[in-house]
Amino acid sequence: MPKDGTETRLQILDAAQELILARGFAGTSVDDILARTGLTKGAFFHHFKSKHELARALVERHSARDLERFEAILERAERLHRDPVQQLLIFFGLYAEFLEELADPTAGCLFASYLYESQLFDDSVLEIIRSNFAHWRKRLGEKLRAAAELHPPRIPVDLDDVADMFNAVAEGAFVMARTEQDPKVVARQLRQMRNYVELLFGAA
Amino acid sequence: MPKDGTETRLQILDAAQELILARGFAGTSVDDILARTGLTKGAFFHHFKSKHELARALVERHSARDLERFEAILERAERLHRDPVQQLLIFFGLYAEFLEELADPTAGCLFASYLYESQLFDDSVLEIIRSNFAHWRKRLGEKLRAAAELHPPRIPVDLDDVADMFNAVAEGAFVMARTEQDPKVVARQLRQMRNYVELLFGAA
DNA sequence: GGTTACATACCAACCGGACGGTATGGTATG
DNA sequence: CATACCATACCGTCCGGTTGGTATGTAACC
Repeated sequence: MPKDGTETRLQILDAAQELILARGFAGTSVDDILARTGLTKGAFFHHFKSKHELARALVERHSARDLERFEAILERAERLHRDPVQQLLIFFGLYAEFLEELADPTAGCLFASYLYESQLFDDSVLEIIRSNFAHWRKRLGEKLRAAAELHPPRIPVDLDDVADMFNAVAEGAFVMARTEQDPKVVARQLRQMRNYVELLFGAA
Repeated sequence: MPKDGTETRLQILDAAQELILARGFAGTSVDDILARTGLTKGAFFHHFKSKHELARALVERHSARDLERFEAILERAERLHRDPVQQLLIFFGLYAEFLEELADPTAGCLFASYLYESQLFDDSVLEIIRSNFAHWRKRLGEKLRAAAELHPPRIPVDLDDVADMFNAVAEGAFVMARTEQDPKVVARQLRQMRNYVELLFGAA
């Protein structure tokens, strides 16, 4: 039993995230997290100097993972086809696959959870979420503009809005998935998003 | 000055909804609501026998209003055109208009707020939300099937999923609108949804 | 031996809720 | 039409439990 605390810290983060996605941040007490991990107050406040610092650590981790996954999947899609439209369609498909595998009944986005309690968090936390959405908008926007040059859209659209729509659909699908037990709702909705882009650039 | 309590009850409901949309249900204390209304504990627990009964009253009101608005807008769209596809497009447009006028910076959906704290509520509350989504799916699904008969979709799709997509986009757009101050994000995203249906049935 | 990683014990503030009290207006009875 | 009675609307205080957070102790590793 080495005195490496990283494992304990990870336990706290994982338990906290699961609980927060089910009850919200304010609805999750430090004691709740401790009860689930079997740890004590001392352990918690050793790793996080306050409950709000835990919140920041969680959203930072979530954002880092999300951006890493985004880039990985987008690069994979870029390797699989040369045409930017096809790259987008493949990207949506791969992302839907990922979310389908996940299949977590408590699935949900930590960002959305925070945003519906946004008044509880300071701006630095919300800024992380903001820049995450901005990253998606920027990268997908670039790809959409490349697509539009080769295949003019059948309808005049704001491509940044189309880029934003991916996250909008995903976030909304997460919300709806919570009413049923079925987490596949998310993948099905992303497939609709795929259809939209396919129709928009007239690939069909 | 009659001793009619309905006004007080309304004050509590309005203040509670506003606070809950900003801080979540668990993050909003009864005292918070009271401070905003200038009322006292006695008044609150006279009108609601518990904090959870307030939650139920709020979601019931929200659902009733939503369904009423849905039917009103859909009927208006049906009167404005004979073709079911055009009716859908007009419906989306009218709904986007409504949300644009609203333009509330604290805008958000109470359903989503609850669903991200779903473990705090009993099933009867969640059932209200579930049946609300089901209503949309059913009514828009009917309309989409009528549209598909006259104008076969360019791509094979599950029309119930397309119906669900409206709420998914709206819910997701609400989430994203919270990161910026701009509440027009919702209307812009609904316009994308409109485009999808337009392209799907090949009206363009 | 000093730093790291926790456990234990404890606290002040806040939480939802209970409860007794009061003011007001409608109603039934004479 | 005056009085007695009661239900409704609301006030303000109190309570037990829970909250996030702290102070202190201790055992293990470097």
